[in-house]
Amino acid sequence: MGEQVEAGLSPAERRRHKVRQTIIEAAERVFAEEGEDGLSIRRLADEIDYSPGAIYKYFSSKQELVTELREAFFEKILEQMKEVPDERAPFIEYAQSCIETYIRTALKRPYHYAAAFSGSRSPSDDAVDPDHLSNSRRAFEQLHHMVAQGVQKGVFRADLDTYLASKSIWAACHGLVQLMGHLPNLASGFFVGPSHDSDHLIKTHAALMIRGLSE
Amino acid sequence: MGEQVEAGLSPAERRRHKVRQTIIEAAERVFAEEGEDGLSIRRLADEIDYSPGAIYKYFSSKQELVTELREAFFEKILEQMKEVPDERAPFIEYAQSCIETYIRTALKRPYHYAAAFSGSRSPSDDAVDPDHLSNSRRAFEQLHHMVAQGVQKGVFRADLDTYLASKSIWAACHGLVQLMGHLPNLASGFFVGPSHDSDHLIKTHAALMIRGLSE
DNA sequence: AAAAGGAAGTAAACACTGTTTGCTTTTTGA
DNA sequence: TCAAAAAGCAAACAGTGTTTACTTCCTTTT
Repeated sequence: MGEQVEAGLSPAERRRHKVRQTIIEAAERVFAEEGEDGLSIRRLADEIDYSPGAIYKYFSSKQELVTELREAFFEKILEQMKEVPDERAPFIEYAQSCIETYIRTALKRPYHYAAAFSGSRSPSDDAVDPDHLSNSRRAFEQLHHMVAQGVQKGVFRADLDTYLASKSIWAACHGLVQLMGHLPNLASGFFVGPSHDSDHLIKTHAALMIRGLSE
Repeated sequence: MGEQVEAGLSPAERRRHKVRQTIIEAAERVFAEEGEDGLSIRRLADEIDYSPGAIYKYFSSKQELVTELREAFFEKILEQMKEVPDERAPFIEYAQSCIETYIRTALKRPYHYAAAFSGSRSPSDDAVDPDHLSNSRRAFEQLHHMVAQGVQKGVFRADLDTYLASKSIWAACHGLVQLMGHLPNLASGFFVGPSHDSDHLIKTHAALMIRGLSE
């Protein structure tokens, strides 16, 4: 899914789209393993048997390419989060899996996730076109929806500023992903004290936040 | 404080130390404003009227230089956190200001803070010499101390795994710093929805976590 | 004091990076 | 078929961190 765009296009457009896709796929492969540092235009060009300059016929900059990878990934996070809604399950469980899903999915591609919050993000990135929110923002909205629902159901405190609280939750998730992400740096050995398995850490982290929001 | 090292050193050593300090100060100036990207060896050399190569007589790599800036900064965070302990005040207030101090101090130098959790951090950075914990780790220990105290005083839940909980708290602080840091990217416009002033956000964030830990 | 040794500093090069330019080839549409 | 446009390439530009070979200066030893 995702590519039913190919209908009614001229052969030229289809070819162009195909090459673009080839670039993205190669970039994805390298980026997922080695991040932005490992992904150089020359290496990418080499991998797809093109010249470095050719890539600039498809992407105006390396940044644009990375942005595309990142946004595609956040779309996946968003999808995963939307598959959660067990409306019949107790709300707490729903909230728990909502948060856990965000963290777990983000952790599957640490470099993609990191790209959303580092590097040069032009401030006007979303501002120019408020209707077309970036997927990373949509993911936040999804989180906010969960919080608002909790308040409405009387599970969370009624006096909560739902947006403010969502920012806290988001920040907390964000922090955990960053610290747990098995990037070369923070990696395994970063946390001090006895090591805990990821699963346990994620679960208690989510539970702690939910408890913080609850009545 | 900090530089009473200069006693009993040969003139040569004193001169060397002085140049090293000059480099660090210039680096600090640039790095605080423009981060790792803005800090280039050539620019740094230019600023102190040395040749680029000369810097490598004092630092084996740019990474080492940045690490030194970062560690110096975490020492400051640590100091700030140690000035907090109003043991007579209610524990909740102590905990609140402990967390707030960490976040506020970190936010004063977003680039320094970010340097601790990005870039190439060799895994063996601390592992080789467990006695000499890096300042960033000491800051974590300080946080853990606070949590353990809370449990001991019966304010926090008795069944808490204090290390596990500290990791959560740390991650949550970390995330907020990252998202609030006025780096060019995430900056002002990153958060969605109505904008909240930093102070409010920090306060509620800390309160939410404390509430999550409490009985 | 003079010679030997080592550290400090430099200019130039190396091996990279993202990006732009000018040119050639290929493909397209009239 | 032929002109225009798009695709691709080699080479260059401007920048990066880092290393090398060399000089210059200071320090230590004789």
